[in-house]
Amino acid sequence: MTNVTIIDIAEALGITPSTVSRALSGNPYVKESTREAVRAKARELGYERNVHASNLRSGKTHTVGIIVPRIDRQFFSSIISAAESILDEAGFSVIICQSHENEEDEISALKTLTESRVGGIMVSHATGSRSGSHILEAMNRGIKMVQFDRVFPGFPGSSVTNDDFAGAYNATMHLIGNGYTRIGAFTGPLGTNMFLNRYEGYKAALTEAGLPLDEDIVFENSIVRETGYANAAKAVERGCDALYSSGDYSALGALDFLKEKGIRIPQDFGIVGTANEAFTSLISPALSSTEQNPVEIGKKAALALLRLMNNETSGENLVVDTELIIRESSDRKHFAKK
Amino acid sequence: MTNVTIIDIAEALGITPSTVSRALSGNPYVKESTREAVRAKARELGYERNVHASNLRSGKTHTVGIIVPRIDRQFFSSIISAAESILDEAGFSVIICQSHENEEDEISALKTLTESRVGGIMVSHATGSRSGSHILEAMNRGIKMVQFDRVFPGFPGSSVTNDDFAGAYNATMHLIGNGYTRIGAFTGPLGTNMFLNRYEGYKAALTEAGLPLDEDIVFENSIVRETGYANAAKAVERGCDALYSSGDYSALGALDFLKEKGIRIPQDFGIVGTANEAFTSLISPALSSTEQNPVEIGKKAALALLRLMNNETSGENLVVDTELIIRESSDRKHFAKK
DNA sequence: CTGAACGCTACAAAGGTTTGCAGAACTCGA
DNA sequence: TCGAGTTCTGCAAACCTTTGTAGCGTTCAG
Repeated sequence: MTNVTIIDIAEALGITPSTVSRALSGNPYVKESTREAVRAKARELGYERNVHASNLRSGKTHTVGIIVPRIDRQFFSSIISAAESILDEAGFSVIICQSHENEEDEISALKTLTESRVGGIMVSHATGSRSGSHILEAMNRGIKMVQFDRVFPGFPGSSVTNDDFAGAYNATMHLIGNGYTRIGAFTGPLGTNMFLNRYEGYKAALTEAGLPLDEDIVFENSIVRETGYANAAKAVERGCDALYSSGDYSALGALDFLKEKGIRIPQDFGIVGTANEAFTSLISPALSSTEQNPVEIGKKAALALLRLMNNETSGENLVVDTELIIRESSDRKHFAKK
Repeated sequence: MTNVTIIDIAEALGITPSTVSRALSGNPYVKESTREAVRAKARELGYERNVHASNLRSGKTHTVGIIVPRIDRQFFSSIISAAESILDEAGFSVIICQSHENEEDEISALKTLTESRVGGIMVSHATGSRSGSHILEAMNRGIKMVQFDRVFPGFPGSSVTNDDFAGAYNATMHLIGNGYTRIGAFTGPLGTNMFLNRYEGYKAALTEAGLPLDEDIVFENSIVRETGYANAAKAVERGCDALYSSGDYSALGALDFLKEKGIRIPQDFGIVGTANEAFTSLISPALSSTEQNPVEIGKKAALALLRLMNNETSGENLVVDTELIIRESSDRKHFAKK
């Protein structure tokens, strides 16, 4: 381990540690020749700033934290990757914690980060975290926070979310525009804001197009492949000719069922998923989906956090647009001729 | 911000900070009643240990770093996720850095981490990092390091890798066992150890089965979908009836070509990929592949790092087994009847 | 030539915790 | 009751950097 300190540099140069500190930190009140000498000596001795001493004295830290349910989901890892690049650029290290979708781990992650005296935190809360009181409490203690994707509305600090309503609205409208008339919906738990907003978008599109809303063909908690398969069967039985799905995996399950039954896609049945998972473009028929732009979310959230830490804002609510990616599974106009 | 210190607790209780420190850190030389009183007061006052002061004084840190090329690749994010869980359990926070596959970023990541005085580092080096001299230099300065997946052989410290040779050997043998006789290979750049080992495994299987090695049907740098497509055309032209691919994306490209030409899979042509990407089980025909067990790698690497930091070892080289996942694309025995 | 202004550096304190050492309080056997 | 041994706590230094203040030497206007 290196143990070179600014004191060593100071002694070697016959000056004091304070001058060395100022020289290295870019303080303008230091002669250029001195600064150069200090830099040279620091390099020669292999000096490495002790961030802990620095943080202790200055009370500031060059670290921020990110809390996500799981790192190994493509959506979150893309967000983290984008955010990390920006934060790194701004001189911040990033500590990453997983809540594993449960509140207990989220609370302990929060504790870890506040103990580390991070300058700010980006958080997308666990589904197991119902009230978010621990997050609110941390905010009230003055910790700079940006919520992203999964957000407790009305909290202080900043937030970055998708326009889930518009995403679902556009997807549904796209199905309507392709001539489907009885469009069912797969949703996630409607207690979660995000899923509720998507459901509202779906309803709004139906209403606007003058189509009836039939609760019989709305399937809550259809977010995995298996439930998608099972509910697709019910949807077909109940006369649907299309499905809007709040997730890609349940849409995939629906495709499994439809292909098995020999129902032609998109001629006889249309389907649009949500999230634009990597596999959607690789399967056959390729699945239409709503791109969530995680990279954009990550960037915006990181920049929002930087603004928050610089006191350039006291809180802002940002929205990232979704983008409808039309593929074979719903593009009747193009693929019907096949 | 809370600013409660152990001094505040000490004053409130009429004892000294040293006792408070000992009480909180679990030092056995402190009366149980005192410890309880300290804990209660700490909770009451909302005390939070200042890790920077602690690290500064003790010279130890409860942080480790992980450097990967990119966080947003499923393989790496799975490794990180698994490692993070174990390290968190052991009381370590994890700082994550991306090298973006270039040496410069890797060096600066290394600097960030050593400046933060992390207790140890897990690293999978960038392709742009040819010699790894910066890594070696850090190791020689006494920093505990575990290399994983992409490893510079012969370095001190520990390493965790896949048995790439065996993975490729098994995959090729599986093709041979299914009656394919002219098996081509897609490889990555052979300057990278991992790809070289896979190529060696492929060759060993051919040799053992008494099949000739024909360099005409070995395609280096076939790792993306496009090159897979192009080289599959050449492979077919040169009489191949099967392909072993060092990656799934190039195998996917090959499937694109084969399907387009109406070549039946697996009856007329067999193919096995590598990495077992999520899409492999979702496409049609489902792609056989070699599972790399990233979760296992992450766990092993984390545990190896903990051992290294506890001086329970001075370095060990661990190997994680791969697992051949047989799917439609190569399972002629089962699917030929279709 | 004097005094003010300026550029630069030294001094010293502070930030919160840990830890070796010394010493106080207590226990217990003789 | 005394003394030896234990158990617990206090004292003070140390970890390394940052930063407010003071002071030095120089420059320059008047």
